[in-house]
Amino acid sequence: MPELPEVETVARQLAPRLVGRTVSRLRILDPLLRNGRTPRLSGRKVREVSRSGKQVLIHFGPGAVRYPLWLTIHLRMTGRLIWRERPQPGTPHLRARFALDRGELLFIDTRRFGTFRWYRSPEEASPVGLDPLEAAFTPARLAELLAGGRQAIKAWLLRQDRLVGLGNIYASEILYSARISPFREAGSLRSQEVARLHKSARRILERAIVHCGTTFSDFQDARGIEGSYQHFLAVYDRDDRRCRRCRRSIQRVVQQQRSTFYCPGCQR
DNA sequence: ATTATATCCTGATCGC
DNA sequence: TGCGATCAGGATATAA
Repeated sequence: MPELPEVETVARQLAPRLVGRTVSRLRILDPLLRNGRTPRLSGRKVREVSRSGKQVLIHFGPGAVRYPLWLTIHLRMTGRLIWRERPQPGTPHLRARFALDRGELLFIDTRRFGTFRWYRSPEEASPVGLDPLEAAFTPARLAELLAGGRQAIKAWLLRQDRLVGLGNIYASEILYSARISPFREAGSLRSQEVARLHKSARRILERAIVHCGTTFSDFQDARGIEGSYQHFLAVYDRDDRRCRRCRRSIQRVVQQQRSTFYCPGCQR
Protein backbone atom coordinates (compact mmCIF):
# COMPACT_ATOMS: atom_id res chain seq x y z
CA MET A 1 0.00 0.00 0.00
CA PRO A 2 2.11 2.74 -1.26
CA GLU A 3 1.58 5.75 0.96
CA LEU A 4 3.59 8.95 1.05
CA PRO A 5 6.99 7.45 2.00
CA GLU A 6 6.78 4.71 -0.62
CA VAL A 7 5.77 7.11 -3.38
CA GLU A 8 8.45 9.60 -2.29
CA THR A 9 11.02 6.80 -2.42
CA VAL A 10 10.03 5.84 -5.94
CA ALA A 11 9.94 9.43 -7.19
CA ARG A 12 13.36 10.22 -5.72
CA GLN A 13 14.86 7.12 -7.29
CA LEU A 14 13.28 7.69 -10.67
CA ALA A 15 14.19 11.35 -11.00
CA PRO A 16 17.92 10.96 -11.67
CA ARG A 17 17.29 7.99 -13.95
CA LEU A 18 14.55 9.56 -16.03
CA VAL A 19 15.18 13.27 -16.20
CA GLY A 20 16.75 14.24 -19.51
CA ARG A 21 15.81 10.97 -21.20
CA THR A 22 13.59 10.95 -24.25
CA VAL A 23 10.59 8.68 -24.55
CA SER A 24 10.64 6.58 -27.68
CA ARG A 25 7.40 4.83 -27.01
CA LEU A 26 4.67 4.32 -24.43
CA ARG A 27 2.87 1.03 -24.64
CA ILE A 28 -0.21 0.55 -22.49
CA LEU A 29 -1.08 -3.10 -22.00
CA ASP A 30 -3.99 -2.72 -19.58
CA PRO A 31 -6.99 -0.96 -21.11
CA LEU A 32 -8.01 0.16 -17.61
CA LEU A 33 -5.12 2.64 -17.82
CA ARG A 34 -6.61 4.26 -20.90
CA ASN A 35 -9.10 6.54 -19.21
CA GLY A 36 -9.81 9.15 -21.81
CA ARG A 37 -7.24 9.67 -24.52
CA THR A 38 -3.62 8.80 -24.02
CA PRO A 39 -1.43 11.48 -25.58
CA ARG A 40 1.48 10.69 -27.85
CA LEU A 41 4.69 10.64 -25.88
CA SER A 42 7.27 9.82 -28.54
CA GLY A 43 10.04 12.37 -28.70
CA ARG A 44 9.17 14.02 -25.42
CA LYS A 45 11.89 14.52 -22.87
CA VAL A 46 11.31 13.89 -19.16
CA ARG A 47 11.81 17.19 -17.37
CA GLU A 48 10.97 16.32 -13.80
CA VAL A 49 9.80 13.45 -11.63
CA SER A 50 8.28 14.23 -8.26
CA ARG A 51 5.63 13.20 -5.79
CA SER A 52 2.18 14.73 -5.65
CA GLY A 53 0.30 13.36 -2.66
CA LYS A 54 0.35 9.61 -3.10
CA GLN A 55 1.03 9.89 -6.80
CA VAL A 56 4.16 10.03 -8.89
CA LEU A 57 4.14 13.13 -11.08
CA ILE A 58 6.09 13.11 -14.34
CA HIS A 59 6.60 16.27 -16.37
CA PHE A 60 7.18 15.70 -20.08
CA GLY A 61 8.48 18.40 -22.38
CA PRO A 62 6.93 19.14 -25.77
CA GLY A 63 7.11 16.55 -28.54
CA ALA A 64 5.42 16.43 -31.91
CA VAL A 65 2.66 18.38 -30.20
CA ARG A 66 4.13 21.60 -28.81
CA TYR A 67 2.64 21.80 -25.34
CA PRO A 68 4.21 20.03 -22.33
CA LEU A 69 2.39 17.30 -20.43
CA TRP A 70 2.08 16.08 -16.89
CA LEU A 71 1.25 12.52 -15.94
CA THR A 72 0.21 11.35 -12.50
CA ILE A 73 0.58 7.69 -11.72
CA HIS A 74 -1.32 6.38 -8.74
CA LEU A 75 0.05 3.08 -7.49
CA ARG A 76 -3.00 2.39 -5.32
CA MET A 77 -2.55 -1.04 -3.73
CA THR A 78 -0.09 -3.05 -5.73
CA GLY A 79 1.34 -0.71 -8.35
CA ARG A 80 5.08 -0.60 -8.90
CA LEU A 81 7.26 1.61 -11.05
CA ILE A 82 10.42 -0.25 -11.90
CA TRP A 83 13.37 1.20 -13.77
CA ARG A 84 15.43 -1.08 -15.96
CA GLU A 85 18.61 -0.17 -17.76
CA ARG A 86 17.97 -2.94 -20.26
CA PRO A 87 14.76 -4.71 -21.21
CA GLN A 88 14.04 -8.12 -19.77
CA PRO A 89 11.31 -10.39 -21.08
CA GLY A 90 8.62 -12.07 -19.05
CA THR A 91 7.46 -9.59 -16.45
CA PRO A 92 4.23 -10.69 -14.78
CA HIS A 93 1.44 -8.15 -14.36
CA LEU A 94 3.13 -5.65 -16.64
CA ARG A 95 0.49 -2.99 -17.37
CA ALA A 96 2.47 -0.30 -19.18
CA ARG A 97 5.94 0.21 -20.53
CA PHE A 98 7.75 3.47 -21.25
CA ALA A 99 10.64 2.87 -23.61
CA LEU A 100 13.28 5.60 -23.43
CA ASP A 101 16.36 6.40 -25.45
CA ARG A 102 18.16 4.37 -22.83
CA GLY A 103 16.38 2.10 -20.36
CA GLU A 104 12.74 1.51 -19.69
CA LEU A 105 10.16 2.32 -17.04
CA LEU A 106 7.71 -0.45 -16.23
CA PHE A 107 4.38 -0.09 -14.54
CA ILE A 108 3.53 -3.38 -12.87
CA ASP A 109 0.26 -3.74 -11.01
CA THR A 110 -1.15 -7.06 -9.88
CA ARG A 111 -4.57 -5.85 -8.86
CA ARG A 112 -4.96 -3.24 -11.56
CA PHE A 113 -6.21 -0.51 -9.24
CA GLY A 114 -3.48 1.85 -10.38
CA THR A 115 -4.35 4.83 -12.55
CA PHE A 116 -2.75 7.15 -15.10
CA ARG A 117 -4.02 10.69 -15.52
CA TRP A 118 -2.81 13.23 -18.04
CA TYR A 119 -2.75 16.99 -17.57
CA ARG A 120 -1.84 20.09 -19.53
CA SER A 121 -0.68 22.01 -16.45
CA PRO A 122 0.81 21.06 -13.08
CA GLU A 123 -1.91 22.99 -11.24
CA GLU A 124 -4.59 20.64 -12.55
CA ALA A 125 -2.56 17.71 -11.28
CA SER A 126 -2.01 19.02 -7.75
CA PRO A 127 -4.10 17.53 -4.98
CA VAL A 128 -6.38 19.56 -2.71
CA GLY A 129 -5.05 18.28 0.59
CA LEU A 130 -2.03 19.65 2.43
CA ASP A 131 1.24 17.75 2.11
CA PRO A 132 2.61 16.92 5.56
CA LEU A 133 6.19 17.37 4.38
CA GLU A 134 5.57 20.90 3.07
CA ALA A 135 6.65 23.90 5.12
CA ALA A 136 2.99 24.97 5.18
CA PHE A 137 2.24 21.96 7.35
CA THR A 138 2.49 23.56 10.77
CA PRO A 139 0.76 22.76 14.07
CA ALA A 140 -1.41 25.84 13.60
CA ARG A 141 -2.44 24.81 10.10
CA LEU A 142 -3.15 21.28 11.25
CA ALA A 143 -5.31 22.65 14.08
CA GLU A 144 -7.28 24.68 11.53
CA LEU A 145 -7.86 21.63 9.37
CA LEU A 146 -8.94 19.53 12.33
CA ALA A 147 -11.31 22.15 13.71
CA GLY A 148 -14.90 21.01 13.66
CA GLY A 149 -14.01 17.56 12.37
CA ARG A 150 -16.55 15.06 13.68
CA GLN A 151 -14.93 11.89 12.34
CA ALA A 152 -12.70 9.65 14.39
CA ILE A 153 -9.15 10.94 14.06
CA LYS A 154 -8.00 7.70 12.41
CA ALA A 155 -10.59 8.02 9.66
CA TRP A 156 -9.86 11.73 9.37
CA LEU A 157 -6.17 11.11 8.75
CA LEU A 158 -7.02 8.96 5.74
CA ARG A 159 -8.93 11.79 4.06
CA GLN A 160 -6.85 12.98 1.15
CA ASP A 161 -8.83 16.21 0.87
CA ARG A 162 -7.37 17.32 4.23
CA LEU A 163 -3.87 15.86 4.42
CA VAL A 164 -2.39 13.96 1.53
CA GLY A 165 -0.23 10.91 1.71
CA LEU A 166 -1.37 9.00 4.78
CA GLY A 167 -2.81 5.53 4.44
CA ASN A 168 -3.74 2.76 6.78
CA ILE A 169 -0.27 1.87 7.97
CA TYR A 170 1.09 5.33 8.76
CA ALA A 171 -2.19 6.61 10.21
CA SER A 172 -1.98 3.95 12.93
CA GLU A 173 1.73 4.47 13.45
CA ILE A 174 1.43 8.24 13.74
CA LEU A 175 -1.42 8.07 16.25
CA TYR A 176 0.53 5.62 18.37
CA SER A 177 3.59 7.84 18.28
CA ALA A 178 1.47 10.84 19.25
CA ARG A 179 -0.28 8.83 22.00
CA ILE A 180 -3.70 9.71 20.65
CA SER A 181 -6.57 7.25 20.59
CA PRO A 182 -7.81 6.47 17.07
CA PHE A 183 -11.37 6.93 18.35
CA ARG A 184 -10.96 10.55 19.38
CA GLU A 185 -13.09 12.99 17.45
CA ALA A 186 -10.81 14.92 15.09
CA GLY A 187 -12.01 18.33 16.23
CA SER A 188 -11.64 17.47 19.90
CA LEU A 189 -7.85 17.38 20.03
CA ARG A 190 -6.31 19.91 22.40
CA SER A 191 -3.50 22.05 21.07
CA GLN A 192 -0.88 20.00 22.86
CA GLU A 193 -2.20 16.88 21.15
CA VAL A 194 -2.29 18.59 17.79
CA ALA A 195 1.34 19.52 18.33
CA ARG A 196 2.22 15.92 19.08
CA LEU A 197 0.28 14.71 16.04
CA HIS A 198 2.13 17.20 13.85
CA LYS A 199 5.52 16.21 15.18
CA SER A 200 4.78 12.48 14.93
CA ALA A 201 3.54 12.76 11.37
CA ARG A 202 6.71 14.54 10.28
CA ARG A 203 9.01 12.25 12.20
CA ILE A 204 7.47 8.98 11.10
CA LEU A 205 7.11 9.90 7.45
CA GLU A 206 10.68 11.17 7.26
CA ARG A 207 12.02 8.12 9.04
CA ALA A 208 10.06 5.82 6.73
CA ILE A 209 11.50 7.62 3.70
CA VAL A 210 15.02 7.05 5.04
CA HIS A 211 14.19 3.34 5.09
CA CYS A 212 12.72 3.39 1.57
CA GLY A 213 9.21 2.82 2.85
CA THR A 214 7.35 -0.16 4.26
CA THR A 215 6.95 -3.43 2.41
CA PHE A 216 4.00 -5.18 3.94
CA SER A 217 3.36 -7.48 1.04
CA ASP A 218 3.84 -5.96 -2.38
CA PHE A 219 5.79 -2.76 -2.33
CA GLN A 220 9.04 -2.49 -4.24
CA ASP A 221 10.96 0.66 -5.00
CA ALA A 222 12.15 1.74 -8.45
CA ARG A 223 15.06 -0.68 -8.21
CA GLY A 224 12.76 -3.60 -7.42
CA ILE A 225 13.95 -3.66 -3.80
CA GLU A 226 11.68 -3.88 -0.78
CA GLY A 227 11.46 -1.15 1.83
CA SER A 228 12.63 -1.79 5.38
CA TYR A 229 10.44 0.38 7.58
CA GLN A 230 8.26 -2.64 8.38
CA HIS A 231 10.93 -3.57 10.90
CA PHE A 232 10.23 -0.37 12.80
CA LEU A 233 6.45 -0.53 12.92
CA ALA A 234 5.18 -0.13 16.46
CA VAL A 235 1.56 -1.20 16.07
CA TYR A 236 0.57 -2.00 12.49
CA ASP A 237 -0.11 -5.72 12.09
CA ARG A 238 1.16 -6.25 15.64
CA ASP A 239 -2.11 -7.08 17.39
CA ASP A 240 -1.68 -9.27 20.44
CA ARG A 241 1.95 -8.32 20.70
CA ARG A 242 3.10 -6.14 23.54
CA CYS A 243 3.33 -2.37 23.40
CA ARG A 244 6.94 -1.29 23.70
CA ARG A 245 5.98 1.56 26.02
CA CYS A 246 3.52 0.02 28.46
CA ARG A 247 3.63 -3.72 27.71
CA ARG A 248 -0.11 -3.95 27.23
CA SER A 249 -1.27 -5.90 24.23
CA ILE A 250 -1.83 -4.06 20.98
CA GLN A 251 -5.37 -4.20 19.68
CA ARG A 252 -6.80 -4.44 16.19
CA VAL A 253 -10.19 -2.86 15.58
CA VAL A 254 -12.11 -2.09 12.43
CA GLN A 255 -12.96 1.53 11.62
CA GLN A 256 -14.63 2.36 8.28
CA GLN A 257 -13.97 -1.18 7.12
CA ARG A 258 -10.26 -0.69 7.70
CA SER A 259 -8.01 -2.17 10.34
CA THR A 260 -6.74 0.17 13.00
CA PHE A 261 -3.97 -0.92 15.34
CA TYR A 262 -3.40 0.84 18.63
CA CYS A 263 -2.35 0.47 22.23
CA PRO A 264 -5.25 0.95 24.64
CA GLY A 265 -2.75 1.61 27.41
CA CYS A 266 -0.98 4.64 26.08
CA GLN A 267 -3.32 6.07 23.44
CA ARG A 268 -5.99 8.19 25.08
C1' DA B 1 -23.61 18.18 4.40
C1' DT B 2 -21.71 14.27 6.14
C1' DT B 3 -20.97 9.48 6.57
C1' DA B 4 -21.62 4.62 5.30
C1' DT B 5 -21.42 1.20 1.77
C1' DA B 6 -20.46 -1.02 -2.72
C1' DT B 7 -17.19 -1.26 -6.31
C1' DC B 8 -13.02 -1.92 -8.78
C1' DC B 9 -9.21 -6.21 -9.01
C1' DT B 10 -6.10 -10.30 -7.89
C1' DG B 11 -3.71 -13.48 -5.02
C1' DA B 12 -2.91 -15.35 -0.55
C1' DT B 13 -4.98 -17.62 3.05
C1' DC B 14 -8.56 -20.21 5.57
C1' DG B 15 -11.93 -23.56 6.76
C1' DC B 16 -14.12 -27.58 5.30
C1' DT C 1 -5.91 -32.08 -2.60
C1' DG C 2 -9.26 -28.99 -3.97
C1' DC C 3 -12.67 -25.39 -3.66
C1' DG C 4 -15.36 -21.59 -2.43
C1' DA C 5 -15.35 -17.78 0.84
C1' DT C 6 -12.85 -14.15 2.91
C1' DC C 7 -9.46 -10.60 3.37
C1' DA C 8 -6.09 -6.99 2.12
C1' DG C 9 -6.93 -1.37 1.46
C1' DG C 10 -6.25 2.81 -2.35
C1' DA C 11 -10.06 6.05 -3.85
C1' DT C 12 -14.45 7.11 -5.99
C1' DA C 13 -19.31 6.78 -6.92
C1' DT C 14 -23.52 6.19 -4.96
C1' DA C 15 -26.77 5.57 -1.17
C1' DA C 16 -28.55 6.76 3.17
